[in-house]
Amino acid sequence: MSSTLSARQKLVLSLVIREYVQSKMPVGSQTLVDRYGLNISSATVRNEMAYLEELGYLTHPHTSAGRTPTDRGYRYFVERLLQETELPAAERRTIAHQFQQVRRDFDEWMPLATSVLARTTSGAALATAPRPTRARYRHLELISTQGRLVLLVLVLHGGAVRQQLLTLPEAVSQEDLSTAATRLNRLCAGLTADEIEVQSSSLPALEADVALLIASAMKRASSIAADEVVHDGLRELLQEPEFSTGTESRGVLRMVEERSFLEAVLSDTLGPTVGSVRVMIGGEGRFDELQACSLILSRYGVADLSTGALGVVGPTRMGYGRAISAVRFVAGLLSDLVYDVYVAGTGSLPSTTRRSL
Amino acid sequence: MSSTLSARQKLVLSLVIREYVQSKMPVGSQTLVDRYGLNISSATVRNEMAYLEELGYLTHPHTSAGRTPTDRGYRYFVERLLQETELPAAERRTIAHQFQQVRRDFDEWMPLATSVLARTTSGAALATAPRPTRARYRHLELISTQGRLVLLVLVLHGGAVRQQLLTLPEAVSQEDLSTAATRLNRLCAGLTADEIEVQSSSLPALEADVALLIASAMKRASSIAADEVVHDGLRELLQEPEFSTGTESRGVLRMVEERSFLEAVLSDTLGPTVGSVRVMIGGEGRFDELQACSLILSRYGVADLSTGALGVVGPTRMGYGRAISAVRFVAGLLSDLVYDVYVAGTGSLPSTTRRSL
DNA sequence: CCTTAGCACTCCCTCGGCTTGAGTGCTAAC
DNA sequence: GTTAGCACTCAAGCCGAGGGAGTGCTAAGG
Repeated sequence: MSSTLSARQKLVLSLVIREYVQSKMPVGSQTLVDRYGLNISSATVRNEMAYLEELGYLTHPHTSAGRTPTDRGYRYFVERLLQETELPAAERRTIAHQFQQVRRDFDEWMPLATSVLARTTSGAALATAPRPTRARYRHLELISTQGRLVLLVLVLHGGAVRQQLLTLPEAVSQEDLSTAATRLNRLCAGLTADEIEVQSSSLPALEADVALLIASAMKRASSIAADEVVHDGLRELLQEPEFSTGTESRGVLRMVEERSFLEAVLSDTLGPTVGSVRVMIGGEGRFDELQACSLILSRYGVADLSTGALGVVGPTRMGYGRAISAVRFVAGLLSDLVYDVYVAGTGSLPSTTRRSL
Repeated sequence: MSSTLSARQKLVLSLVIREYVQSKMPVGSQTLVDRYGLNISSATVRNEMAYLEELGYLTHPHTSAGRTPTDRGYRYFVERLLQETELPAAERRTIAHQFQQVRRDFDEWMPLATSVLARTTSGAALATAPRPTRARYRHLELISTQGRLVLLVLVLHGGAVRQQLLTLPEAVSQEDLSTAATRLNRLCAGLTADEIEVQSSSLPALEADVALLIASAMKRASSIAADEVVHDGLRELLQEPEFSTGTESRGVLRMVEERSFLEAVLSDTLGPTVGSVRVMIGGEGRFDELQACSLILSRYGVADLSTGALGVVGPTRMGYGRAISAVRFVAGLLSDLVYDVYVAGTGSLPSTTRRSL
């Protein structure tokens, strides 16, 4: 079967999707003609629909019902029929402004990103904090808490912070701790976990112990499991009729609550590349629990240095154009923020390398 | 009306609740007699039920249906009929052991707590990270990122860390930054936000700026809004039939996603006291969106130093006894952990002040 | 006075049958 | 290739009857 569609077939597919997305109901041939003022008869539309159904782009729940798009239909639509758009300029400005406001507050980046995505797409949004591809040591602080208990605060390149407790075999004064920290800071600056492990063998007892602890903390820092996952807009998403039964909501909730599952989904659809937006429709056969929903995902950050992922979760029946634009735009803004922290001082950057606006 | 119930009335109320909790269906007089081998006739039970209904402890959906407890009935049950229990010893041991395992990893405390609560109660669990009642300065680190951009890492008493970016009017070397940090560390150790603000006026430009920034960051640190909220078990909870319609799930999701709402709920039911478990049933008339669910909440931590909140969310028809025990036990374990970090060195503590096991 | 057997009554739930109407697929004419 | 016309299909909504769980009441018995 030649899978190239005529212009009219493409039009019909597009319109079915558009209509279905906003009406949530199977769309019939007559409604399509009426609602969009087509110059062809409903019978013709029916013929085209039948053909599209043969190709697997449409289906209908029962004989006397209208058509609904299949996952395959959505995929065709997203890949070939969707003209790339951007969010309206006014909206972009507002959003960019909001990001500008929280530029200095790490803690606000993720909540803002998810909140913006949830609001502009009326779906759920989730984001993982940026994490270093290969964590590099920046700074260590050892703080005596009391007795033999020491608080270890480790700062990585890019601003990630890890804290851990450490019980020493015997009490050590804050002074000695500071000295040890200073020495490690000099020695380990810029190193990776593996390199620090190597170094550790040539260090005195206390420092060696700390170094090993640091190395293991750094290894964990590069795994998503250690990272916060932020989400917003679940309320709205789970209100949608397709998630009413509970079974359908399981997949979404699992992504939000079970980090390993989210990690699996992300690594499945999203390479390490920053910038391109990926679309997963109806679980793509690989994730049964996500059958009812589509994901619009993107990596953000600075490649090879620090990246995170973010995206929108909606019902398969969702406004793909807008969602894709929104995800791309927000990912760009976040990338700029990460870039600022990682690479450049403010203002000293040639504007071409920046993505936003 | 004398609201003191006879022993038999109390028994009937208890049994209705017990039966309803596990069958999810209105319970009739006959079933009650059969299932629990009562030595009285169903007619007598009916009379008692009618009386309990008059007092507002029971209701029935329609004339020919069995009885269901009202919120008021649950409240009476929880306050007067529920004999205080503990989780089985074996279970307590397992849980305590798990907490022992993650003692040193701050990042694991909350996920473990919510996961344990969700699993032992088959409801949803949520927890807020411990935050200082009145944040006290512990340590500051200023790290030059590049150009005029500086990463500020602030460690508070109890191990909380705040990070922030800072754009200086002009570039400053790492050395000068370190000197400034050292000076501030000496000057501000143990101070509160307000005290630091006072100090700042007598400092040179750079340090004064940083001090003010620190003070504002510390103020934010004491508000829940800045803190992470962890949850687990939403999957299971939203599977329950009473949350199928979507409207009922809104309240729960709002608590999870909207910090201000959670804060409102917590401050409504939970004083600053650590240790006592509070129960909110069906929103208690103050939170319409929580009508379908009950919360078992507790503060944990060390009073006046650092506390957080945690709890279980279930349908009003939930196993209160077990949930209350679980929340109390987990709160105790978390309190111990916080106590370790805040107050005591490991092992140096008289065992009577410890709560766990 | 409390308890209980007996009984009429209520009302939800389920099921089959009926109707309605949206929408299809096919055919034949343009 | 397009379209009008038409028979056909099938979910959804609307009855009405039957079943059954469970109640409230009454009157008898301790």
